[in-house]
Amino acid sequence: MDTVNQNSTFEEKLAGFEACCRKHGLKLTPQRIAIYKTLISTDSHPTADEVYQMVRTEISNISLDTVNRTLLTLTEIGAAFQVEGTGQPRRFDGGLEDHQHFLCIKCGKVIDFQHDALGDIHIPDEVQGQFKILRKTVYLEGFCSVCAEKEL
Amino acid sequence: MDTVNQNSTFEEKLAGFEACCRKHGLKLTPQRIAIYKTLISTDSHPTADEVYQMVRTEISNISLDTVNRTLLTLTEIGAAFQVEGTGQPRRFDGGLEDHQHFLCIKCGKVIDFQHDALGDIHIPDEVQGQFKILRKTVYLEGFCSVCAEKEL
DNA sequence: ATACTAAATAGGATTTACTACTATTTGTCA
DNA sequence: TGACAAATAGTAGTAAATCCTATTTAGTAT
Repeated sequence: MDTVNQNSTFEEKLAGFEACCRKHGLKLTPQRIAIYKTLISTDSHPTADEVYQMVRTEISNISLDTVNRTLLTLTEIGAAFQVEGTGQPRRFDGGLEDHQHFLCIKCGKVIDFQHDALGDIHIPDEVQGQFKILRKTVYLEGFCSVCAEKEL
Repeated sequence: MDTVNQNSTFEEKLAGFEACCRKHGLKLTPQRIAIYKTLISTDSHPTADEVYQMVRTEISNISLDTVNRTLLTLTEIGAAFQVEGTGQPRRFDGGLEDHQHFLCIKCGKVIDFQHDALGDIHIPDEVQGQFKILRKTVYLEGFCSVCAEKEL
């Protein structure tokens, strides 16, 4: 996993983010920085619109499209990620044989894979007690073989 | 895990589905059955619109809204589920400390939880080779404490 | 069989999330 | 400091999901 930085202060994160942008040849615009700051300042899981509302207090005329675009860029460079279970048209599954899902973040394709060992994951008691769990799975995200080639 | 039925024939699944509907006091409408049949007849992960197109060959004047509604009812009774990584507005996460997500399928709230043991999940080589994995996590779905009470 | 009632549906309108487009602005680097 | 590619604002457009209402229908009682 290659998230920008964990267990670091706000300033360290910011510095890490700026380095990450430069590494990917991305410009350090005030909008980009404001959006990143907003995102790491909350422990909720905001939608693009929610981020938009928050950032507007700082940059009043920022556009929603910029927020959307920027959030996607952040996920692409690993400075943020999308919460699984959200995004794009809903896809359904007949829930047949036990399997896990891999989502290609480029083309959106969902690929099943199966591995018995993943089937029985132990969920800690404090979590068990807190929620009524209907489904547990291991979930992978990345590039499928087709999209991985295009990335090079 | 309480999916309707795994490792069973088409007819068994259908019978199980009908029983499941009755159990939940749901009527067995032709639309509902057709949608369920369609869903378990494919190993892709269709969107509501894709299911709609397929079911239309059987019930030509079915409405998209019905398909949507029905697919959601199916997930509520455990006869199907939504593929994680899809659905509703995208939510973002600053990706700070390592954590897992629990999604309440009722209110849509995403709750973080943390358990070290879940951190390092072994992904089999045949999967590793097939994709470029950027993120792996254990993902839970169900009812949060608030919604679980309302369900009773 | 027949009639009744709550549940479900069709069809269309509306809302919401996201993306596309274009003119303008702004970081970055020579 | 000037040039240029990248990024942005603003707005228009598209796609997905939901809402609304009149009508139909499955399940049950008679």
